[in-house]
Amino acid sequence: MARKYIDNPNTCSLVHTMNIIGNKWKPIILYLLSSGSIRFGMLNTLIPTISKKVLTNQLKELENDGLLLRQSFAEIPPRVEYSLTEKAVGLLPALRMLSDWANEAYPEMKFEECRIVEKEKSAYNNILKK
Amino acid sequence: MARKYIDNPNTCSLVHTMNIIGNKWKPIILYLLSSGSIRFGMLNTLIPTISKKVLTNQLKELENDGLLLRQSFAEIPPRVEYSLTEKAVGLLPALRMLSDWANEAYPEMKFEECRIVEKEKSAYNNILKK
DNA sequence: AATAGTGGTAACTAAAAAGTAACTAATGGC
DNA sequence: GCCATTAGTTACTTTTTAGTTACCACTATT
Repeated sequence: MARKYIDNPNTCSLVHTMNIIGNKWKPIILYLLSSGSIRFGMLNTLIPTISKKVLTNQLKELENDGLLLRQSFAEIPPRVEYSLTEKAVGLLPALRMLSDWANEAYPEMKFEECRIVEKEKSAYNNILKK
Repeated sequence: MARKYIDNPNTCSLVHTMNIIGNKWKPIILYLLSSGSIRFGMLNTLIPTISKKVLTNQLKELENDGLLLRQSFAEIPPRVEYSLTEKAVGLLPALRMLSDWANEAYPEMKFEECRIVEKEKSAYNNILKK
């Protein structure tokens, strides 16, 4: 007999959600994509501390879980754009609540270490303008 | 200069939230405790697949992050009860949204594998009755 | 005198995740 | 002919996380 988690009616689906997005990078990726599609290389620039290998991996997993759409253009050099699916868009309000919670619960942090260098900043602004 | 994450105003606090609760066990622990305080051994029974060491560890981290209150009673055999802090209670609505999202986004799953053996079930019911 | 019950800890091993550096294919431009 | 560009992949190492087993302290019960 399968012994998994207690069947508190919501625990199990919560576990599932955490399996899908509960790690270091995925919420960031989803949040960045919430303002439109972004290319692979640009994601790599926007998240300067992630390695290509891990980024590739996270994107693949998100795609497999139905949260990302991967569009590959037959160009040289190659172009691949990632965007959110409807499923992922439905997740954004919950992610927003989680970040609001952190702001409220840890006001002393102010998350001031989250500055970025100008290179990434202007790259990101270009994304938004597009 | 610190290179961290893009300063999309919410990305950073979201990262912080995920650092605190974004793993396999913590959301389960928080959800179980949402109906009242529970003893260490009972948590271990309610989450049959966690090891004592990992449970201890998760509880400590949650306590350090201000989400759990640990009450140790001077009895023999020892009794230690864990309960949610206000901070943690403020997180519950967001967790609820995450689990609702999974139910909607993956209706085909129905999370039917989440049955538990009778032993844990009755233990959990006793908790709820208390 | 031995055992059960509770909430752990310590030492060790195994597995998973992440990081690093070099490499690739195809084409356009110099 | 050579370099740059993009979106990866491969092989390898390091770090992090999780799991296992044995053990402890203290008392009541058998």
